[in-house]
Amino acid sequence: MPLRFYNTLSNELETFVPADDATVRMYSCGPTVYDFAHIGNFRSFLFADIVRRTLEFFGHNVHHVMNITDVGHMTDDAGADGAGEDKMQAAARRVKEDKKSGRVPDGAVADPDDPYQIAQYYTDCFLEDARTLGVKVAFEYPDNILHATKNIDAMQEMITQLLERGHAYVGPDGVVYYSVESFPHYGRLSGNTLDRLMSGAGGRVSEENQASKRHPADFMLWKPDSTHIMKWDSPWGTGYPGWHIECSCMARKRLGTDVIDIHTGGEDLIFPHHECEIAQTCGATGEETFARFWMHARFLLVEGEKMSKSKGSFYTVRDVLEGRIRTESGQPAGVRVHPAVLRLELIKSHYRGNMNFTHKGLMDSAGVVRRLTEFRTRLEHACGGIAAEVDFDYPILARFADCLADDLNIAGALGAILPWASTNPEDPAAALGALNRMNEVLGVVPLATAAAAVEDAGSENSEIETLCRQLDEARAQKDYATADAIRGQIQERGYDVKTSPAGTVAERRLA
RNA sequence: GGGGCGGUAGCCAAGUGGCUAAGGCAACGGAUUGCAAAUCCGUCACGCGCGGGUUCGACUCCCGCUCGCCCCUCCA
Repeated sequence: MPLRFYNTLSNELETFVPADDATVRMYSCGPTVYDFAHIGNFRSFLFADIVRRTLEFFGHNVHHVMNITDVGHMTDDAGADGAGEDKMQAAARRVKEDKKSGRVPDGAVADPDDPYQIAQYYTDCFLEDARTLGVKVAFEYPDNILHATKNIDAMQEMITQLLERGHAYVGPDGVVYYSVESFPHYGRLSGNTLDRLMSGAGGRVSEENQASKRHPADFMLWKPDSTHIMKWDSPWGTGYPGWHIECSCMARKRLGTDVIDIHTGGEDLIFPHHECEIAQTCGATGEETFARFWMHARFLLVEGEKMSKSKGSFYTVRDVLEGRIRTESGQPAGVRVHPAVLRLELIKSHYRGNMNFTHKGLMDSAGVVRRLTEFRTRLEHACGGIAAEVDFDYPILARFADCLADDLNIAGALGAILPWASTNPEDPAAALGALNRMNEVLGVVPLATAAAAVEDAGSENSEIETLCRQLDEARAQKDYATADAIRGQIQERGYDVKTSPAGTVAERRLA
């Protein structure tokens, strides 16, 4: 079945065929580790995860690599030229504050003034969040998730190559710049070609910082700065690398080729980051192409608006999972959210459309996760838990595959699965096999046995269990006022109360 | 100003140049229930941002407009 993906490079849907049949080589821009990753970041990371899992679903072997940006870099807009405060210094301040408030546990970062400790702390948090949400590559750390600070040598090597090939120069300020005019394809990915950048009314280029550059769009490869908080020796002086160079280097180094198959990231990275990556890699390799397919996820809105710290809608993964979000009316939701629910919420709409993260949507996703989980439980009981092998002749699996192959149509795929999940398939073993295969992509039916995931509440929490028995007792006595009161108590603690033939069962709400 | 992406029912969200425009949630009616929940049955877009055009026929193709989002400065 041909796979079709939208390629930002051509602005068209294209049939995807890997350059090398044996392995798809894929690189995803990962997080900066100066702070907790937020759900918008994870929309992008989960999108990459879906690309990878889809490829695997169709039988490809995928080598997926992601970076961790732990080099400081600068915070303000002159930053392309390396001015402003270092992000690690800003992070150090924040960590000190967060330690006071308890957001960062005491002892988690022994010395906040050590940028490596800050970076490692946030890296660990990122990995934990990513694993919780089922981002596969996170389980391949450190093999396939690379730290920029551990690859400075490779960056210097590439900068040397660029200098030798005439794509870079050392400016009068000692900074090594990439010469965009030396690369004729600059602008191909984003449409921001040099003439357009110049003529754009909003394309203001500040005067002074540009003085050392040959062209205003030239960007920094190495900045000598012995005062920088993170610095390394180099032929161009002690300093630090530019932002874009790490991805060019690490993709090439770890994936082992000059031309990779797929490169993913958030839409904001199209320009300048990915444009510059292309210029660097192609400049160094002499190839016309860096990544054959560029795929980008659109931004995430929260309750219809841009995420904003002042509006309190700047949610981290842990904020959502631990119930620290607000409902549409601004009330604290207060209910813990199952990771599968957040995962589904962040993957369920098409990656090329804006996604609106809402509390209502989260509740909706919780219902879907619960239904799919219960469906699997039913199938397991019906077939003794032994799934049968099924192929694309299985109708639902065929529809699911068609949707995925059509530029990752997850919503369409769910549209096929959900009505099916209300049925009682004639061959439960085959159905279970199909569901398991689909879940290899979706990853939203909790991995623990379905029964445990849904019913853990009643068995694990003895207090809740006691209340359930009291409720049964009250009902047996026909003391309905008491029964209703007890039910209210259980519900208030975040459980759904159900009446079953075996008595009252409480299930923890998934969101 | 330039480069892109998107606008389908109360909400989320598929889809097609021509049968009755998927699916989910919510809502409503019914079964069930002490009442609920869960479950089951049923109802729920004569219309797909607006205006033109192409066509025998467009929500689907083209043009204009409008709204939203991203980028042109660090940003998933």
